[in-house]
Amino acid sequence: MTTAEDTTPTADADRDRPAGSAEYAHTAGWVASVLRARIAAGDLTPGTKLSEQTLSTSLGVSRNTLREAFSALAGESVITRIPNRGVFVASPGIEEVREIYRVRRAIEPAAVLWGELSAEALESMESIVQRALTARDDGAVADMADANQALHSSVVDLTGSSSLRVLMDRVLAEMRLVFHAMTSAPDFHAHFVERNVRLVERLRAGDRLAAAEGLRAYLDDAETELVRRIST
Amino acid sequence: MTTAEDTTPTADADRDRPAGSAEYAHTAGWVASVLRARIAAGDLTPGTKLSEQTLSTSLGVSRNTLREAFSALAGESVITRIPNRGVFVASPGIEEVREIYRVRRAIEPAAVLWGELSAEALESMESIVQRALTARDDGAVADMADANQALHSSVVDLTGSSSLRVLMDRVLAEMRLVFHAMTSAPDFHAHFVERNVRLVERLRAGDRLAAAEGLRAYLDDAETELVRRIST
DNA sequence: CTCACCGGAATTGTTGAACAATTCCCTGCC
DNA sequence: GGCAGGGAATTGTTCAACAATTCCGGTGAG
Repeated sequence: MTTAEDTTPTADADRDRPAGSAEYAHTAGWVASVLRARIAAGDLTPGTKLSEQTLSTSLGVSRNTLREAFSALAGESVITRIPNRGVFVASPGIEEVREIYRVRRAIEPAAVLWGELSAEALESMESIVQRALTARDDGAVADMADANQALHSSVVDLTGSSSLRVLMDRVLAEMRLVFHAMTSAPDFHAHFVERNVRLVERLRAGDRLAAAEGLRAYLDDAETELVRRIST
Repeated sequence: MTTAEDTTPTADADRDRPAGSAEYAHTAGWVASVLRARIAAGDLTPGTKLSEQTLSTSLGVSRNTLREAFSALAGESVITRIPNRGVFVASPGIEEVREIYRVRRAIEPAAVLWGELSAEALESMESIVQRALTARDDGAVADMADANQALHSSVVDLTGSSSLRVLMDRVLAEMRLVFHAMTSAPDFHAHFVERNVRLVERLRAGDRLAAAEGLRAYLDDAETELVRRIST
């Protein structure tokens, strides 16, 4: 089992804690954001154990404060808590992937079909698609993945709902965990850039029902593709 | 400002804490569930301050453990945390109500349109509608409200997604807070029982698009009605 | 050699006390 | 009545301790 201290053998205590003492409030929130970022960046890979002792000294906070941060992160299902065993970076399996796509197949087409489709939103989406296209042609895999996720985020934003945005962010974070858990996630997104283009085209044309149905088919295919890659 | 201790002047320490010492694990989780239940039951009304000192002694847990529970509840937006001021039972206003209906207008029609509509699910929904009807005729307002909420929960369940179920439960809990904040929530649900009947009828008939659109109109009306009641 | 068992060491779960920083609230002054 | 000042209460955070549990290495039996 991997442990967090493996990646940082030397303790980097107090790494840029918010200001000397003025930004006093909410250390726990700061800790949670740091851990969230490290996990999202792949610095902490799925399954890694987060030892209370090690992390608290490494971050320069007390064990109690760290536990408070853990409580918040557990609610976001970013980490998994096993009683008396400790907390681990969540490592999503096939069932989690299916759940991810259940959520996406519900809220993304709903946003496409019923969201408020302003001109700015449409232009923003078109520029994002363009970014994905150039990234693909340049072979910039990470940029392409980012652009793809950004597109689907802005799709959900069509609903205007912050809660759905939060849920989508959580889901995309979990997706990133899935990719981190795979030994290599090469060109998963490449197959889907074209379909994103078509999605935006249909939206531009005002054919929202076709856009929604196409998006559902897109998500179906992405799910089976991802499940296939995990299973093998 | 109301405070929690007003409702329980005499400290009821250790009120049915899970077993003598065997169910040791997860005191914080237990505390969170207790608070969640008390808030949902209207025992703790919106705006009530939750004092750390009072609550920790009243529940027989340490202040640190209580804070851990607070972290979890804040993530569910059941409580509001104001730095250096304390935590309060969330008191949703108009903007929160609008957000609630943004979420519902997205995920409920999506479930109706694209969810897996099994025979059992349909029968369950029909029995729930029946329950709401008899409750309305008996003047059992609380039962009717419960049945209505149960119906919409089972609508979301058509997606098969636990995350969406959790989100819906959170939203309905917030709705209950809205009602608790109103001096009296008399027959808000009565207007909508008929429309629930029609919703299920359309589902039974297999006309999912009409069901989805009807549900969206339903939610629009419910939102404006609720906003109107709050504003006055 | 494998495996079950056992005891110490490490880790988690939880508590209580302490202290700085902030906010609350009451009092006295104009 | 309004306003400044100054304890008192409350929050934010840390530290040290302890029970309960799990982990880990060795030991002995088969």
